[in-house]
Amino acid sequence: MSSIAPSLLAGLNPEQLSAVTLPPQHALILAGAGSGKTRVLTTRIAWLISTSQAGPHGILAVTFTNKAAKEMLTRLSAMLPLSYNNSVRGMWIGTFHGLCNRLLRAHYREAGLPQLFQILDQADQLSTIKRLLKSLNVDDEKFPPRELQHFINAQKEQGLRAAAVEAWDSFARRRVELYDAYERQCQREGVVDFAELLLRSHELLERHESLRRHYQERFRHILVDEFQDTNRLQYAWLRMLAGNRARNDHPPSPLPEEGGDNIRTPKDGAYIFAVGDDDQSIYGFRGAEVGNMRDLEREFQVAKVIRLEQNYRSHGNILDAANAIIKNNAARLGKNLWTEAGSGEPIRVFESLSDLDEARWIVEEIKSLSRDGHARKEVALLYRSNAQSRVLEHALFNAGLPYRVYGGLRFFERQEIKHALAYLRLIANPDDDTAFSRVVNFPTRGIGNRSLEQLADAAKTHGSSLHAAIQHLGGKAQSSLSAFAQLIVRMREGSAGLPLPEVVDHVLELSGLLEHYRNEKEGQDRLANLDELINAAASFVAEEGSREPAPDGAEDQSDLASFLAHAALEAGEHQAGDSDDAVQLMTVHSAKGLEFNVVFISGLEAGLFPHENAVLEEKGLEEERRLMYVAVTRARQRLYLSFAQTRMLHGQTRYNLPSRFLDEIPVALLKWLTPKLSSGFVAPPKTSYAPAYAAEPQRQANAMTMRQQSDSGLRIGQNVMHTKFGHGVIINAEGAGTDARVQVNFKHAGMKWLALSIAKLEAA
DNA sequence: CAGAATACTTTTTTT
DNA sequence: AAGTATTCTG
Repeated sequence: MSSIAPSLLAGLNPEQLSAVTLPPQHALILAGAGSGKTRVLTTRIAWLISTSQAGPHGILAVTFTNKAAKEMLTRLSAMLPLSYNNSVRGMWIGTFHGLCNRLLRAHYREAGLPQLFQILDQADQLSTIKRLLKSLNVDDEKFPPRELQHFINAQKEQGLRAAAVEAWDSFARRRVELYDAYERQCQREGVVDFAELLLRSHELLERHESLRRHYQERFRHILVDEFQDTNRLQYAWLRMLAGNRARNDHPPSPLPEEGGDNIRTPKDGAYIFAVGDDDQSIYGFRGAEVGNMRDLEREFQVAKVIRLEQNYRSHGNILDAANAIIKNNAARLGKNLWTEAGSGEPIRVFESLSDLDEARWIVEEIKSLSRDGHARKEVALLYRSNAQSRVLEHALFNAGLPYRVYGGLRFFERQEIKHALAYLRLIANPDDDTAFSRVVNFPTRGIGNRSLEQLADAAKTHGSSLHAAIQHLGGKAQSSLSAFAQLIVRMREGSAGLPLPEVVDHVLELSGLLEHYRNEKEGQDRLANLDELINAAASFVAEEGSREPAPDGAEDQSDLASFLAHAALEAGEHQAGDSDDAVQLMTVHSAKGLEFNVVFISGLEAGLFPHENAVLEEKGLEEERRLMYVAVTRARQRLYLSFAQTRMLHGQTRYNLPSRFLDEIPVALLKWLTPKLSSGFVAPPKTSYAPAYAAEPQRQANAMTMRQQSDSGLRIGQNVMHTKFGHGVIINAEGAGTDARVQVNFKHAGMKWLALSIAKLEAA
């Protein structure tokens, strides 16, 4: 062991130490929340390098977010002595999508892509699908674009090309045809969606033995963070890179070779070091497979799963609550967090009349925390869905408290930025129809629907891109569209040889975007954002432009192309800088991996958290519970849980009951800031913003009305029977008296709103 | 053809 | 409620 190694290992607990210093073999680390997972991962890499078991060149590390990748790089640079710092560059560290992009850029020819292929984000993909359906005259009632998008992505994540998808009825066959048509259109445009990045690079390695060999020999150690959130395709991708001669004998697709006994030994590939927590798997809805953990253990013959259960983050009460909640999940690998810290403060629970009250109370509480010396940036407001942030923001804004919202509309997703990027994309690749359609008439330049329809027809008959179809037109359409094509040419020529920020500047001016927003009333913010785009380009060139060494055998790619890829892959949390002390607002999903001294989990109401759409499936509830587990374990010292009786959602007031997750926490750990009400009956409409306890008599009175009104004693959560719809469960209710309506989720008939005065509902 | 007015959805989570 | 899509009007 080299001399620097011991200091690296100082302060690790026995389990962490054994994980970090595990001799070369496949490993699965079951790492609970706050158990030092990132530390183990980075230290493992540093240890491998400093003990000369691997060169930086031989390391491949996959993280879940770009932020995590950056964090890992920073920590590694600090851990390794200076002489190694340059070599940090030799490592491949990034997200699956980022790494696949890198691979495809390097070997675009073998992958069958144009050198400057563009990446479609979710929204781009959807508009591409809409455009496709239109051009094929497909009834989008029968094939809703969103569903088709979901279908296509799901197939890709199974490793299935259109030709490999089985279809039994005419509907399914048509859907597969559309999948195929979509794929051909993307290929023609030279664009790839997110799932395609993964599938394409998997196929690249699968089909090109020399490339596969090359990377298999290069990467000796593959480290995977957040392994519980990998999907089947990502798993297959890892397995491909990990390498195994036996694998070559297997037929290529479909990806998951279920139940096979193909055991992976590392003698001709990499060692996999996967770190994950099945209790924190919260992306099942988009294809993440917790089962990958068990599969890894079996297929790679992981000798011993190492468990990291000592938590260094939260006080005991918080941890106990988290453990109690997650215990209700059946499918677990099993793990129990413990801490040496004391039990700390009780968990505070607050009930309010309305979402407005809840927000105001949170603001007051934050103010008092501030007075007690808590930094605002150490306070996080978590919520289940983005729509909930508005009320909170409003209250914070009115109180003059600085805050920062994560997620929501990201920088690169703003309309003006997307417009600007579309022009840049057209410079790189004029056949990108998505970009073309977006800005062909923005700012308006007299190209109307008529012309565009003609153009789309021409493109269809010639099987070409929209841009290429211009020459086949005649008359007015041709002249105005040619002028647009000329504009693109002028942009490209004008920006040749310029540094990236100047290219952006040039394009903004020439496109007329600046002009347009200067004349628009509310255009100031947009102009500022466009200005910020130039800055983003500048800092991108400064930071990333030269940092990434050309991958093996790669051609140089232009700054423009990498900037565009960056924009698509890293939707752009626009960092407001750590310096400003702002309250942090985010969804529970985006809070994963973060920690705060004080955490508020708001909107803990049935239907909201757990979300009503998720409760329909059994697996859904378990995922919601894991989400709750993640939320709770974000807190170091103090945790607040709050819920409101009424909440404005999608333009209508809803009456919600407290979340079941509240009941799953032992009462001894809780401290109610408001009197605990015996909830159960549907709350009536409220107009007052008085504190909850003041409303208690009214609440009871109304509960009575409700009870009298339907003397069968209907309440939320109640199983009911309807003469026509059969069995169901009441999941929501509103109104009172003759207006009272309940929302019932019927086993077979689905979700229905029923007026109690009309519908014949019986308790079942 | 452009911009305004109106109608109509959409509402979970996101690399 | 807020955003998107469609229709209307000049």
